[in-house]
Amino acid sequence: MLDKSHKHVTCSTCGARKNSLFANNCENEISLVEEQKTCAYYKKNQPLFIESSFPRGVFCLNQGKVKIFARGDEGKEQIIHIAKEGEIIGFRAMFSGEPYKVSATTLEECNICFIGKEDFLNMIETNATLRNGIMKELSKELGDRAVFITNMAQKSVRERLAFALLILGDVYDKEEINLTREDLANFVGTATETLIRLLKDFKEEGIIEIHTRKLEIINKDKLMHLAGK
Amino acid sequence: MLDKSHKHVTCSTCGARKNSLFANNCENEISLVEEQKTCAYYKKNQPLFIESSFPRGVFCLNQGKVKIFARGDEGKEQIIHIAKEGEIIGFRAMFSGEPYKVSATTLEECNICFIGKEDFLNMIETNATLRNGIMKELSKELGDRAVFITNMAQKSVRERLAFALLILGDVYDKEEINLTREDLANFVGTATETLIRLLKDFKEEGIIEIHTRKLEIINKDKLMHLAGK
DNA sequence: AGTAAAAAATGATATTAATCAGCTTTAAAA
DNA sequence: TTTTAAAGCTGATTAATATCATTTTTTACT
Repeated sequence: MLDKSHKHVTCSTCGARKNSLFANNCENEISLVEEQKTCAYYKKNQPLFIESSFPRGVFCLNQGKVKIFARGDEGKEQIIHIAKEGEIIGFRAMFSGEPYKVSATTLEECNICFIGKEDFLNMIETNATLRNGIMKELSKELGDRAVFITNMAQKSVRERLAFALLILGDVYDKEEINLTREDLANFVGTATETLIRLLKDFKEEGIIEIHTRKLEIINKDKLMHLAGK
Repeated sequence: MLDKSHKHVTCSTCGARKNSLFANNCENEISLVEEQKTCAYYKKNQPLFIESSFPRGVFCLNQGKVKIFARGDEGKEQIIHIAKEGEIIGFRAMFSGEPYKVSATTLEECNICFIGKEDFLNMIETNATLRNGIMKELSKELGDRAVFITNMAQKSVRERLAFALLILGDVYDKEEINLTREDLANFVGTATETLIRLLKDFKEEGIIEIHTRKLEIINKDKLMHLAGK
């Protein structure tokens, strides 16, 4: 269990920073962030921000996983992305001038730092390395989403599940994939019942192992083949 | 019919510029663009760039429409966006360091200017207004795509068609929507036959009029209601 | 204008995946 | 540790949409 004392996470020793957009910033930039940010412990299922509200800053995920999702007209969640340690969350709406188009909620206990809008935008304006990193990230995500849309439009649920499991395999890295069936269905874009049936198929085909709610990928090659890559 | 003489389009008098990211640039910036760009006439169905190749610069659409699309595993197109006069095309891959994830092809005769990578990146580096415009645009599109994904995952084909027609209504503005049934199907993410049947339904319900291949929106309110907004 | 090719349209059928209802297991709380 | 709620699972049925085969219409070309 994580430390719940809201204690300050130190950027200069932050393990998550190596995967972060802040990775290549020089020491005096980091000490600036250090001064400006606040840190907080989040419980499981706690929102960072919700769709259609206006952003007040960005979140830097030090520990844990966060789901980024939009809601359809009937309120059903569509998970767009699952963020892991080191990721900066919510910077899109910082530039667009629009309210959030997605919501962010913790999937487990998290330690998350917060940098106010003003401070963040100043950093972007003055630090070209950070800015280029952000622009690169925006661009990469935009490309990923073109692929996501195409998958949604053209692949079967079975293929999309394979694709989703590959992505989640990376996100959860050495850990087992740990999502509710509903969240997984909302990532794949299908009904929970359909998802459950397909997981069973994958298990019988020796592709995954199911440890109650946690999933382990056994045969990645077969998944890649199924996903069509 | 457009002028096919490849003649230079003058930025300072370019009508498309008012909708453009270059709209708010001061005159000496514009004269810089003027020097650095080249202009060309494109026939219908001519590619600007294709998926998985590396970008050499950005395209500025002076006249005409261009479809931006990805290909699924079986080669089927998924149209992500339809660009109109004034839009800058292909700047995403300029920052991501990746090859194009989408292709761009003219839908009709076009006049298109081209700015080399080097020149464009220099402008971004030195001109904060332009840069902020680009960042805003990247961010907006990223938000739009979250909605697109959610629509794909949760809406019926009928609802998605309504949504698509609303978007196309804006793109084609006062003109009638002018796409092949196949392109429209590839935008909505459905089979061509299904699309044709739905268009017929919409026509019978008095929502659109069909003038052979061109479509006219008669009842926008009904479309908005159908699209669920 | 006449012909060929491409696009649009229609009908029949097959398939996928959603929905609905009920049941079981797991996790959380009293 | 018992109870309750949430999550996971199963089966039956329905609905939506894709696919396939064919015909008609439109467009482009000689």
